[in-house]
Amino acid sequence: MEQQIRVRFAPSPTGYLHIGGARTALFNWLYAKHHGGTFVLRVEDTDLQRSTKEYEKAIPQGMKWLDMLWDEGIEMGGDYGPYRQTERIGLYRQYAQELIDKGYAYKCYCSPEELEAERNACLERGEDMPRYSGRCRELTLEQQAELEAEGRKPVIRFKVPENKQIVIHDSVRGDVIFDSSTIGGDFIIMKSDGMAAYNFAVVIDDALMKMTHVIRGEDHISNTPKQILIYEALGFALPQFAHISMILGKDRTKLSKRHGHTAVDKYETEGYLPEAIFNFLALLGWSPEGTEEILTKDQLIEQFSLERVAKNPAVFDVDKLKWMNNHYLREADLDRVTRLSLPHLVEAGFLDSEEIEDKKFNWLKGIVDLVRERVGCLKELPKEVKLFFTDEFGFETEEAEVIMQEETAPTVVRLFMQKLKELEMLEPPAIKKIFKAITKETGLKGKQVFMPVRVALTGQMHGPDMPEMICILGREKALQRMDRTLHSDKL
RNA sequence: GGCCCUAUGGUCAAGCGGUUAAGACACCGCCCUUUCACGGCGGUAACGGGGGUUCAAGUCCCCCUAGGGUCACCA
Repeated sequence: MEQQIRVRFAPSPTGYLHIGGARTALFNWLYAKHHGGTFVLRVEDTDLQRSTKEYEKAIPQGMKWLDMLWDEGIEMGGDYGPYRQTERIGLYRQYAQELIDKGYAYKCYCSPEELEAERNACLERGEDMPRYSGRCRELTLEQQAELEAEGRKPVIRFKVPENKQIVIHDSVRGDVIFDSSTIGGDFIIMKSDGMAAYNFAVVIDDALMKMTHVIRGEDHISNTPKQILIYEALGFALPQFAHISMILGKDRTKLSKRHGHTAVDKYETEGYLPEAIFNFLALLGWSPEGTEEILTKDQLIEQFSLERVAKNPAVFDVDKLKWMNNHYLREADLDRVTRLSLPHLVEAGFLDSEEIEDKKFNWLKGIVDLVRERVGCLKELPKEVKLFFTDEFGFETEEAEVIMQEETAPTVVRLFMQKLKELEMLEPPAIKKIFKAITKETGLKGKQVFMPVRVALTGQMHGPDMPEMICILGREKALQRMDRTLHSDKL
C-alpha cells in the first residue's frame, strides 16, 4: 500500500493570490490528485503587521475561482488543525521550550538596534554575509533575569552547529548541499512579540500535519537548511522537498507588480477564463509527455509528475496565455461568455447596467458569438463590438480611406445598398448571395466587392463576418451607415 | 559581494551519449472561405563560450560568462 500523500499550499495573507503562488498551489494540487492524496490549505499569518483578513479571504477565493479546492484546511477543517498559524501559537511555544531544554535553542535579548549595528559592523569589516554573533548564547540565568528586568523582551534563537553539511534531497534539483556556516548564524525561531518565526512555524506545522512532500518556490531553498536543522533537533521525519523555479517577467526578473498583472483576480476581471489560467499555469515549469498542450483538468491530473518539472525559471508570456484563453473562450458555453462580457460592455459605456432584459441578452449573445473568436480576453471585446453600439465612425486607417476612393467602390456600395433594400428576408445566406451577384454583375474581384462594403459599413478593413454582422445591425442601420460613408467629405 | 540554483529559437519547451535537435505561442508566406477572421499547409529561428571524458557530447565533468534566487524579530 502506497503511503498516503499529503501536500499543502501555505500562503501568507499579505497580498492577493499571486500568479506564482497559484502555480505553486496548482502543482501541489495536481500532485495530490494524481496520487489520490490530500491537499491542505494552511494560512501563515505570523506576520501580525502585514497579514489582513481581507487577503486571507482573497486567497481561498482565487483558488476557488480556479476550481482548485483543498481537502483540508481553513474554512474546511480536518484532523490536523487549526490551520491558521496564529491559532497554533501554543504548539510553537511548547516545541520552542523543548529546544531550549535540550540545548538546541536559547533566549536572546539583543534589540533590533543592536542587531542592526552588528550587521553594519560586519558589512564594514568587508564580510560577505552578515551573521549573528551568538553573543547571547552563553547568558546565565542571572544575566537573563537582569536583562528582563530592564524590560527587554527576548527572542528565541536556534543554535546553528559549526561546519555541518546539510544536504537537501530535492525532487527537482537533486542533492543541494549547504554548509551550516553560510546560513547566517543562529536564527530566530520565536519573535519578541511571542509569535513563531516562519522557519520554525513551517517545520512544526509540516511535521505535525504529516506532510509527505513540500512543494514550494525556489525562493525558499535557502531557508531549507535551517528547517532541516530543526527537523533533526526535534526528531521529526523529513518530508520530500521539491523546489520549483520562479516565474519571471519579460525582463527576466522575478514576476512582480512591475510586470503588470500578477494577482489572479486581475485576470478574472480582464476576462480570462479560469480553465485557461489553470491549463496555462500547469505548463509553466512542467511539460506533458506528449505534444498536446490543451489539456483538461483530468488529463493534467493523470499526467502530472514531479519528474517532469523543469529546473529553469520560466518567463510569463501573456501572448500565449491569450491564445490559450481564446481557445477556451470559443469552447465555453455562450451564455456564460456573454454574462462574463457584460462588465466590459458597461465599462466601455455600451451598456448602462449589467441588468438587462432577456431580449437584449439574446441580441448580445449573437454579437458575442460573432466576435469571441477574435479576442484573447474579454477586455478586448469592446473594440470588436463598438460598431453595434455607436454609429460614430470614420476611416480607421488611410488604407481604408483609399479603398473607398477606388473608382469602383461607390458603385459597388450603391449596388449593395439597393439589393439590400430589395431583400425580402434579412438573413446571412441571402446577404451572401448579394455579394455573389455583385461580383458576377460587375466582374470585379472578391476583394473589390467585400472591402468597399466593409469599409462603408465600419470604416475598418477587418472585422467580423459581414453577413452575420449586417443581420445583427439591421437593414436600416446598415443602409444609413453606408449612406453616410458615401457622403463623407473625405471622398 | 557570500551562498544556492539555472543555461536548447524572441517566449514556453521536448531531449535524459548516436535524432535531419520535437511540439506550442509569436512572426512571415501559401492555400481555403470570391473580404476579414477561423482553419489547413509551409517557412525564418536554438544547443552562451572554452576546456576535458568518450569511438561518439545539446546530453557527463571542470572553468568562464550570463541570468535568477537568497542573505530581516517578512514569509
